[in-house]
Amino acid sequence: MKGKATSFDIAHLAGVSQSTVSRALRNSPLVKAETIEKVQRIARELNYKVDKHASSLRSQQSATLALLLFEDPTTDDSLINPFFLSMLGSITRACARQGFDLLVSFQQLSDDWHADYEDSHKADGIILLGYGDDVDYRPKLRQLDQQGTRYVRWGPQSQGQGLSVGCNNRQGGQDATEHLIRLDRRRIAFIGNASHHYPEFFARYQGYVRALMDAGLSIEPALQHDAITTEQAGFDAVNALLDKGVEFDALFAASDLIAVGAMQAIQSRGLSVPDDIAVVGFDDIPVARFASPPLTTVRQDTNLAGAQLVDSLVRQIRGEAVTSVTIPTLLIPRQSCGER
Amino acid sequence: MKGKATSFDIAHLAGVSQSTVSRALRNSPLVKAETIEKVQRIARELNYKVDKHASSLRSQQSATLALLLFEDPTTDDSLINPFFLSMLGSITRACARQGFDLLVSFQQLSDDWHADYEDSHKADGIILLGYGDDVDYRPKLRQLDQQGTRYVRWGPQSQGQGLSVGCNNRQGGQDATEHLIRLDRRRIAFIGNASHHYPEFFARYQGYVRALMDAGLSIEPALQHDAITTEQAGFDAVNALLDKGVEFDALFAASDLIAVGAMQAIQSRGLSVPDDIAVVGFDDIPVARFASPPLTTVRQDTNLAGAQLVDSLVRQIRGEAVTSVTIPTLLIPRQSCGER
DNA sequence: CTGAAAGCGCTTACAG
DNA sequence: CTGAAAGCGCTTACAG
Repeated sequence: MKGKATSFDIAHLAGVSQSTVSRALRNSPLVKAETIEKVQRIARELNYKVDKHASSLRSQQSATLALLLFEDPTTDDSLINPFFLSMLGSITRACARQGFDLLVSFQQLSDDWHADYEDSHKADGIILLGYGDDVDYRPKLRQLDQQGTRYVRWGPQSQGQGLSVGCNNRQGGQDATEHLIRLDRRRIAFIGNASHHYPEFFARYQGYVRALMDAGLSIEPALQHDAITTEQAGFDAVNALLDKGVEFDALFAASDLIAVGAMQAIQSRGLSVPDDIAVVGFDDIPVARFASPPLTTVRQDTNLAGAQLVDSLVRQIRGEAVTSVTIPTLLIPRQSCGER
Repeated sequence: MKGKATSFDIAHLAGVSQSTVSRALRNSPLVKAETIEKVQRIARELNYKVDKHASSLRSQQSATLALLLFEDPTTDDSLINPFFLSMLGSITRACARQGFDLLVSFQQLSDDWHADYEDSHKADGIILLGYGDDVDYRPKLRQLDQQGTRYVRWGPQSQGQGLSVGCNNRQGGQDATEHLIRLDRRRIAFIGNASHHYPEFFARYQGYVRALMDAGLSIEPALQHDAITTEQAGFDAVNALLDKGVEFDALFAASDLIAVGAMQAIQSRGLSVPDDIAVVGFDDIPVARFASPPLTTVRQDTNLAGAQLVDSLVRQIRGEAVTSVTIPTLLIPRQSCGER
């Protein structure tokens, strides 16, 4: 046998037609059980695999999803947000379970997206996952909508923005803040952008505000400081607050990456976490557990999230009715709040 | 225009044949410049994209690489080694530069690999990246060899094991250990497996031994403790050494993940890094810089590594002669050795 | 339950 | 420089 075997080779060896081979390989109920068995045995012996391009071309579906990971501003190449990478892991597993292959691409939010996966039939749909200014993000989504591209987006639900899967950021923020209040912290800083440019962070901020108000505490604008989701931004934000002489005994960081940088800044000034300043993060990235001290945080269930993203997209591709999904968060207490 | 446009639609609109459209879209020098321009303009207007399956089926190449990430033993889902994830980032970028798509799959080393990317023409070749017992790994490689699959592997060169790209583990281990010796540490532990089951770790261990011998220090078996590449393993290993009463003033961990866990264990016993025990890791994962204290480590250049993996594989696919590559490492001094 | 035939949308000799 | 034609390897009506 020279070159790869084709379904004709199998047909010849099995003494049936090529059509029957094609059916038998996909376990068609139309084919007699023993024929299926014979065909599949021969296919195995020949190490035959259905040609993906031929079958996709004919059936007009690729059984492939594309994952578009983006991040803005450009962080150091190696500093891709670990949260997204956890998601990547769960997404690949979910795809495998559903029999889809996964095409992965990193792009900048600021770039012209090369998202022609569907137009070129490379993928049946796209999963969007990343971090960046929502104002830059929306036009990209609009473009995908216009092209009729099927996609699902990780993020908060919002009207007119297609299908999304996201966690309950507001509730997570509220839980984190209530936890700090319960531990008798009263001057709680929020480190993270809190505007419509970053809807997820903004929702976490709103949860923070809600918790403070419920506890009868005042909202001090001086206690909020912008930060994108990098260690450096957390580090810089805390230093800026301390330099300004802002006093606080706790800090809720909009992401673990920010929290890790924030703890470094606190400790570099000779202050203690949690004695002087208690810290809560958001995400529960792998590092959180091994930070020093281990970081109390709000877990987003990446396994559930990845499975949900894939499931929603696959169902959309199949033409089923799908709606956006919000998944719950879970507070994980560790030592950075002085409790256990 | 209903459905996706085809090259025939463009041909019709441009008043040329479909063959000419096909050539013009790929900037064939056979086609007159103005024809190319006209065809490409119309294609743009129609948002036309070449159908991947049709072109791949016809030309018998998919312009896609597959990345098979594996890890053994199964760690917690979210704890995929950050080093590999950094590599993933650089590999996707390298693929994009070379005009290849990337199919990603996570699998267990212990599983039957579903690595039929090439047989089914999904990919032109495979990049193997992961961590696990080499004794389990080798049969998988042999199988790929038998099938004539084109692949490149991240790891140390070794005869009869196909194409590989890896870093100079031995030199890296030697550099790390010499750094500790230079800082007057004399009782240096090695945390990590040191056998042919883990060739990369073993090479780092050999560098460690070389440095000790060059400095006239003795090699004490009690100072080596096995650990796979997880924080937990590092944590456990250090506790085991301390429990046994082994005395050491420095520690070279075979990976950053091990080092981070080791530092946690040291600190949890009330000891100081670096005052009591200086620590060096290996990899320079993103966390290293934000560990407490920041971790001195041996950097593997993931950008270079990813580019090299892709380049080697693509050249192999093109039928060019390729040989295995070893890339250099770089010692990154931070505070975990008490220097800066 | 099976087979003969059409056709998915390209690329690429071949002929001019 | 361009066009007509074949064919990549499947899936799927259609006919029996």
